[in-house]
Amino acid sequence: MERSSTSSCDETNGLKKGPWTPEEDQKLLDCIQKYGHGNWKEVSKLAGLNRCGKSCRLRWTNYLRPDIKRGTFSEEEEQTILELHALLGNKWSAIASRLPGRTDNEIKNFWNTHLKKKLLQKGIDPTTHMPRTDNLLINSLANIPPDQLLAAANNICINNALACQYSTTATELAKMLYLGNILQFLNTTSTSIDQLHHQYPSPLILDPQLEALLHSNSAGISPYPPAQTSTFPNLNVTQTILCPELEETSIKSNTLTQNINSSSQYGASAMCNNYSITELVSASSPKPFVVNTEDQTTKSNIISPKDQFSNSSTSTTFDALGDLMDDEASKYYWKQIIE
DNA sequence: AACCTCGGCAACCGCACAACG
DNA sequence: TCGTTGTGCGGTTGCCGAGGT
Repeated sequence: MERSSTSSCDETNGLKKGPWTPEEDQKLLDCIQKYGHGNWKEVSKLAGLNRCGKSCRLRWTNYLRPDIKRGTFSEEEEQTILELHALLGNKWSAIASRLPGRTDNEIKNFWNTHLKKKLLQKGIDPTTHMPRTDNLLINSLANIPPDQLLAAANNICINNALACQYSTTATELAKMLYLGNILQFLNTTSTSIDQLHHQYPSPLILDPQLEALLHSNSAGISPYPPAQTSTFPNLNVTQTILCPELEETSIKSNTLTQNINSSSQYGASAMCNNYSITELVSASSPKPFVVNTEDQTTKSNIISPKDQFSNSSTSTTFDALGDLMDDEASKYYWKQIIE
């Protein structure tokens, strides 16, 4: 391990660096058992080790300490790390203090080699613990055929937005933000719903909530015209997108809103205030969605997204998308903020 | 068998801060 | 008050083994 160093702990002082041998470990252990470890420079001297005190301290705290728990991290530990990281960030020592037997170095390594990747794979930003809205994510959406993307949005809408009316959780909000990503992307593609209906033999039946979402921009800001014919005349578009509890949540916690706003290109506060997603759709996007409402007479007509996906050659894409919606870290992050 | 690539992890680096003379 | 020393901490490096070619 060749490194230029200006610290007092280097080979120019004739001190050894690099991996520790079992003999050195034993010397250090014996010395600490005999004298304790108040002064590491002294420990190194007393142990007869040609190492700097700092090196001895690191070896002890990261490896030789008797209470160190080695081996793979349990599910509980992993969850704890995720939770604490969402709250504390890269405060490894603070996180380690909550995990008996684990060192900050070990946790840091585990984070960098496993958890970080895991979050990224699930579309979660490991820094913010928020659903990602970066280019990579948008690019990944670009690989999904528009009709299936719409079906995915439909899926989220059916499973979450409706439930959201009765019981709002932060996870659902996160999902809605992701739905926003999908809708944003759909809106920026050149394919209209009508075109999709012609292009694909199996008609895509939209959840009324999603339909409302797609037309919610008629409220003012958006250039999109209102739906020509609505099967749900009593559906007040601006009141059905997100639930009142969501607004209440945002009022209760400024932090929540701030976090959302700071980490997402879509203003969640706007969503909460108006129960609409006007900010989700690019104002420069000229292509309106035209929804075929003929088959939407009853809720029972809605094709289960899973059924839709099961006929798809790219169903795994949507399996992954579904997984993405269920990220535990994301759940916890929001839960923590709200609490 | 030899070589290459990659991921995991131990150890080091460098900065910040506190204690002390 | 200032300089020195020790310690804590987060970031980074590079060794090493496993797996692939």
